[in-house]
Amino acid sequence: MTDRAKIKDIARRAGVSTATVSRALSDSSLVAEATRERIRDAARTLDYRPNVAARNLRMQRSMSVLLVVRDVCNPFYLDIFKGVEAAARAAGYSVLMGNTENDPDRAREYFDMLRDGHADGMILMTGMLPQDYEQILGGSKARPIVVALELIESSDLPNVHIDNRAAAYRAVKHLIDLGHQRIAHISGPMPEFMSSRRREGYLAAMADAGLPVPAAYDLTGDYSLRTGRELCRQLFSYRDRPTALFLANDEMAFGAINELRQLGFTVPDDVSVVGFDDIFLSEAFYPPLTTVSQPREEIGRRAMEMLLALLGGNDAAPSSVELPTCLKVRASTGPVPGR
Amino acid sequence: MTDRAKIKDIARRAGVSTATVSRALSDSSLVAEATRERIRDAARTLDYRPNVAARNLRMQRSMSVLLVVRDVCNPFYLDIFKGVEAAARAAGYSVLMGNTENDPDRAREYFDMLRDGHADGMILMTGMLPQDYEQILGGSKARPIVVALELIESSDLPNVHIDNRAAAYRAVKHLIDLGHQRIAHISGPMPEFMSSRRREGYLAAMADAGLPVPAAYDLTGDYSLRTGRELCRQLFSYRDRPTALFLANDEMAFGAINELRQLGFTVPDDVSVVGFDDIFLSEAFYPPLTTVSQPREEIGRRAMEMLLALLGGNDAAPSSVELPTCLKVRASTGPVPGR
DNA sequence: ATGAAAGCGCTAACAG
DNA sequence: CTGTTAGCGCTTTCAT
Repeated sequence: MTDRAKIKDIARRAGVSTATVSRALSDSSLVAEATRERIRDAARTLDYRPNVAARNLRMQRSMSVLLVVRDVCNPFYLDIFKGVEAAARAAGYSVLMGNTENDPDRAREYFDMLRDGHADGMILMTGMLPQDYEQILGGSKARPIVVALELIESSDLPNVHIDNRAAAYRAVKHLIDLGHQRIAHISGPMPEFMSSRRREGYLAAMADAGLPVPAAYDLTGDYSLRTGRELCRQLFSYRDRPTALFLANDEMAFGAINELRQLGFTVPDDVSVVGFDDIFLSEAFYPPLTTVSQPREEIGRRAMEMLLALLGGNDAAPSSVELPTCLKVRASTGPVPGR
Repeated sequence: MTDRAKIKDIARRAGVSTATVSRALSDSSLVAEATRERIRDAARTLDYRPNVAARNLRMQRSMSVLLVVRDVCNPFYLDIFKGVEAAARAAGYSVLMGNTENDPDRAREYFDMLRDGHADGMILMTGMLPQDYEQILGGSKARPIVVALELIESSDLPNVHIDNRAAAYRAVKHLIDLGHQRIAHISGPMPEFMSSRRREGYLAAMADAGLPVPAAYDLTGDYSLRTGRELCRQLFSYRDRPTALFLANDEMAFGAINELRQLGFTVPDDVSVVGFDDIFLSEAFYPPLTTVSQPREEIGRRAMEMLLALLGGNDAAPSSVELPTCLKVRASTGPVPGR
């Protein structure tokens, strides 16, 4: 860790030039088998490890990628981390964590890191481009950037995502099929892509079933436990209470269920609740949450694989991947009361 | 992102040498104000960003640190990530994610990355040293490594942790104070530091209260929901059922509560349950879980700060920090039934 | 199949 | 205050 043997040392020890060492160590075919063995031995006994800074400078690449999320504390990302990390590792890349906390300035820092050569590519899960990058990235292909989970409307960056609208539709349809007619929705933060799509799915399902959506049933939250609770309380202070709730994520669903319990309602006997994401503990929760499950680890893996393809100059790589979701029907939904 | 202005370009444009540019850009005091301005302008108009690979090579440091955990998918780490990331960012460092999946070989890879110069330091939350590093790191101070959460017995590496034993003692004491006498424990994987300490706390509290711990009450799990469920089921198949459970982490506690519900027991009326960690959702769970809360974000922050001190050659830095925990008494614990 | 030499882009003596 | 110069450790022409 301190004295680091360098390529020169090996060269001397093996009685060859540094060039040959470099070639031998990278399995170049133009090194005699005998020499190669000698060099390997020398490297082993000197416990040689190539200096990555030097290699990076010379090769003009860093072998790291940036994984940028809105909020590292969101448990939703865990499996995605895993998928990304696994795919990256398999290809010899390291993963740098980026956390924007929804701050565009912080997002810009990560784009700058890309320019600095700090990372070779980036997986973006923030749904936004910093102002000054919008034009730069807007129309161009082959930027080493993959967007995951979200979609950035102003760009045609390669992306991997799910059909939020269809999945939400399906979730609401499930409630409708159970006989529910008064179904309320609490969405994510509102001018955002993911929240909008999920809400669209809700509205479409309601419309297709000929069910009304009073303004009071169409609420805007922010994916937090807190708004799940508060908006649920608000919802149940009206005369025309809903019999079912569709929340744009599980965390809000947990908040809502908590609040309902506090208000004296039973889930699902009095009120059915559907979430979205199927995060850790959604199944262990009481009652086990009916929710939309998405292949998070695969989203991570695919995103990283697309990025690797981009970095490898593979143009044949698909520029947009849509992964399937699955409605997990569990115990938080049931038939409409009084039927 | 493609054409990258270099220091030479600025030098030419500002009519100075590259050395002066370098100095000006790093706010060296020995540059005339006028020159500095000229250089700054040039850098701005050329949209210059220093190449980190070159800088790293020259400076022999990478400005990144490695954060190595047992399992990225564990929600427990989330706030720690945040603390580490924030402290690192504040100091201009990036954080590389390392995931060992409890595999010593993978752990070794990360140690190698340190030698490679891939990272300048490392925060280790795996509780183990790869075989071949044990001697190397064993006795030495001032290695750029900080151990968090765990303690590595064979070394005196700087560390930040909590008093697992005392916290567990306190949790079990809480149950005893409620009148419970038949208290069982499900520990984490067993020859491990953290699990052992928590179990010791349990055993000590029981011993101090003169309560017996039949072998059947002293179970070994693995921190997973699944073992929480299974061992709980096993526990309640005995004649002498416990009236309270102390689980070594929240996840197992959730599993146990689930199982109890399935077996027809009510928490806390029939059985009280205490967890450990106070992870995301422990409060939103039903019933809200009584558990030991540890300052996770601070653990991350402190660990990073210690690492920065080490990297800065600050010998005055404390080599061991113990952070306080807090027993959160919530609704999963209550008086012993029939009292 | 191997070696000599150039150079990736930057910083830091050293010399003025 | 500023310029010249010498590398950091590696890979890769270009010769041989």
